[in-house]
Amino acid sequence: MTCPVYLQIFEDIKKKINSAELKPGDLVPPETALCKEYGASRATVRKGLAILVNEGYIFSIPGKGSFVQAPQHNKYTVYYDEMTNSINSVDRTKLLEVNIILPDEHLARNLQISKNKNVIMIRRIFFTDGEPIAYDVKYLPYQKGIPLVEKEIEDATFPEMMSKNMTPFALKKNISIYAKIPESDLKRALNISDNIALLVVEQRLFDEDNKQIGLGITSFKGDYIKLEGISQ
Amino acid sequence: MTCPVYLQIFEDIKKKINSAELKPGDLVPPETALCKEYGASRATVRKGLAILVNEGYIFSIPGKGSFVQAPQHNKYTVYYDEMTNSINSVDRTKLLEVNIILPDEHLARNLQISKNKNVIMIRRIFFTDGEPIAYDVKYLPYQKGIPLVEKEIEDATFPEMMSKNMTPFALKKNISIYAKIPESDLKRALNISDNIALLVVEQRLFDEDNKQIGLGITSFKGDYIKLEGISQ
DNA sequence: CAGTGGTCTAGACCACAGC
DNA sequence: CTGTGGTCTAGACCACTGC
Repeated sequence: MTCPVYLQIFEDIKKKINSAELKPGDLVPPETALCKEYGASRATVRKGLAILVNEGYIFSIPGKGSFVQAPQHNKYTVYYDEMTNSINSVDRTKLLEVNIILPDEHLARNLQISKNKNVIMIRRIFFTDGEPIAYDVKYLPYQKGIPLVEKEIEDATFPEMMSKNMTPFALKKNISIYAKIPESDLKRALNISDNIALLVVEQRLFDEDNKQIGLGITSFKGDYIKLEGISQ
Repeated sequence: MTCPVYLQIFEDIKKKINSAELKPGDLVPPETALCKEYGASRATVRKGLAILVNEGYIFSIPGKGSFVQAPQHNKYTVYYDEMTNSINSVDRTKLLEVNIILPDEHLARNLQISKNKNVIMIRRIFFTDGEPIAYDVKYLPYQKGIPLVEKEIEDATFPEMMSKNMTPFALKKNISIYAKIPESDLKRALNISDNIALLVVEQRLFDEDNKQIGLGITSFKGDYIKLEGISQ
C-alpha cells in the first residue's frame, strides 16, 4: 500500500479540491512549499501537479503559481462506431451500391470539394436478427490508388475503410448527432411502416492536414440505438 | 521557434507513428537510446514519452519497453448541456412544476433507490425565440438540507443545480442519447402538431461514492438540436 | 546476468509576475 | 529584487523481463 510520493501528492490535493478546502480560483501551494511539506524533490512534486493539470483540476501560470480550475461540466467521452452501440449490434450488412458520382452542390460543400470532382458513394443497410436497423451512406472524394474491394467494404466501419489506405493514426474525425423523421425512400429501404424516429450520426474524416477525406451518414431506427457518454 | 527538447522528441516519434515508420505493436527505441540520440537526459526523454502515452500513441511495459498503441477509432469528446448546442440556444425557460413525489417502480430502479423514498421532481419547458423546443424533467432523491429556490432552479443546468449543494468537482456524470417519437402529452407540452422526432438526452449524476444523486431527461425537438463530437 | 521502464534526488538556469 | 513555474542534467536505486 506504499504509493509513490507523487501519487500521494496528487491524491491529497485532489481530495482538498473535492472537499472544497481548495476552491476554484484558489492558489495551490507553490512547488517549493510542497517540496518541504512532503520532503520531496521538485521533480516529484511537479509530477504530482502534472497529473492534476492533465485531469483538469488545476492550471499553472508561469511566474504566478498554480490555481484550482473551475470544473468543466459539459464534457463527455462517447464511444461510437456504426456497428455497435450499447443496446444493439449489427450482425449483418447488405451492400446496396458502390458507385462513382458527381456531387450535387450540397454534397460538394459538405465534402469541401468542387462539383466536378468524382466521389465514391457506398450505400449499405445494417441488420440485426434479420431486421433492417440502419441505412448507411459514405462519400469518399475519389483519389487514385484507393483499392475498393467490395468484400472489404461490406462489413467495415468508416475508419476501417480508410485505414486500409492510410496510416490509422493520421485520422481525425468528428461526428454530428441529431434526430429526424425518415423520408419516404428511407422508410422503404428500412422497411418502416408506422411512425418512427431516426437517430442520425454524420461522421467526417480528415487527414493529417485537415483535408476532409470522407463523409458518412448513418440513420438508425430509434429503437435500435442508444449512445452513451461519461464525464471525464 | 526553438522548442523544448521533450516536445521535439514527442513530435518526432509522433510523426514516425503517423507516417507508419513505427506501426502498432512496434517497439519504440528504449529511453537510453533516445537519450543518446538527442543528447538529452533520461528525464527529458521520459517527459516526451509521457505525452505520447497520455495521447494514446504508445504504452509502456516495465522491464520490456515502450510499444506503439493500436489507435482507438471510436472515441469522441462531446460537449453537452441542456441549454446550449451547436445549432441552438435556450433563451427562456418555464418552470412547470417543482414537487415531491414517490417514485414508481421504473423510476425507483432508474434512480437506484427504494420506492418509499421521496423524490424531488422538476419539470421545465425550454424556449428559443418564443418557440418551445424542449421538455425537461429532473428527479433528485430527496436529501435533507437541499435548499430549493425556484428562482435558482429555473434557468440552471443540471450540474449547476447540484453544485449549489456540493463541491463541483465531486460530480460524476453520464449521458444516454437516443431518438424517439413524442407521446401525446409531450406533443401538447411542446406544441407539436405534425410528426416530429425527439432527441432525448438522459443525464445521470453521481457523487464521489458513485451514489446516484440525480436523473435528468431532456427531450429536444429534432430540428433544434445537434450534438457535436470530435475524436481525441 | 544485462537491459528495461518506474521512481526519486539535488542541483542548475531561464523567463516571467509583482513589488 | 524575490518568488514563481518551465526546462534540464547527471546521477541513483528499484522491480521486472528475458536470456
